[in-house]
Amino acid sequence: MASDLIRIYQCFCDRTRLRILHLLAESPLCVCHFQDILSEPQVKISKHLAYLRKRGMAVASRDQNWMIYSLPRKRTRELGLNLKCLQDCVQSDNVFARDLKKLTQLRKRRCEPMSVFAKNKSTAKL
Amino acid sequence: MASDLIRIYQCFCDRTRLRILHLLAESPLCVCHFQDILSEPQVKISKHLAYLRKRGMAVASRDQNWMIYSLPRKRTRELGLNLKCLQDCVQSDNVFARDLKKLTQLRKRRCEPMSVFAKNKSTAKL
DNA sequence: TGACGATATTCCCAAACGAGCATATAGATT
DNA sequence: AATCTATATGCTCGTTTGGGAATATCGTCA
Repeated sequence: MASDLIRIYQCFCDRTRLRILHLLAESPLCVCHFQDILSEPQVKISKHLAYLRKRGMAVASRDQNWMIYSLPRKRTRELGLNLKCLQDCVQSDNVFARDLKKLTQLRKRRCEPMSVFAKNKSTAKL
Repeated sequence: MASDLIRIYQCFCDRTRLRILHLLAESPLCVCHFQDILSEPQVKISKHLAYLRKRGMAVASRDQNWMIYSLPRKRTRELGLNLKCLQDCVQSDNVFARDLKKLTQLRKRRCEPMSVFAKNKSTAKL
């Protein structure tokens, strides 16, 4: 349906959310990871995550004190296509490249919560 | 740049604009064509076209009393990819399919201004 | 020049958005 | 129970958005 598509683009049309989604396409992450990688205040991250959750673009689960966010397991065709397109578009962009690099560093530093990085947890294929 | 991408998604995130862009990917069109196909009031169409123009997602040229809108000749990589993605996403959707059908009918009826439909004018390949 | 047709713009309104501050919640730890 | 840590929510503010009514613009044609 058209409204699904609109909802996708609404989620995509803010810089912070786009960075969040780009990272989620790589791995589930918790709020503190986003704060760290994006260098944005907790409220901002948390609100945008709520926005995404509300529109079915992200799901949350708790691990002790942490909230782990990931992309929904089942994705509509449109969402899949657009996430793929986002990956393509983003290839040449500094901001997104830096985010990814930071994510890798987080992984290496084995920063808590590590559970998030457990092998192929959910976001394997796009 | 990231902001280009954001701008694209901002243009994509409204139903009316999405329908307009979808049609523009098929052919340059004038305001009255959009009014006819989308069955939306002139102000609404005109405003959304202004929105798109302002953000470089559409260009306008005059043909007598008519304003002909088309996608920009030179498109960034991101815009190209996203327009392509839109085409893919839209395949199964009734609204967009109906719009296309209406466009075809307009062409057949040779409704004015026909200049718009002159062979391969600008939007040949996506 | 004056009327007309196609489109754009101005003004107005209600709703949504994005941001930040302060505060609330909820699980973990002592 | 008190505290700590991670996250969410309410409130407020300025801005943007989407829509409609009325009016302005601009090229055409009589």
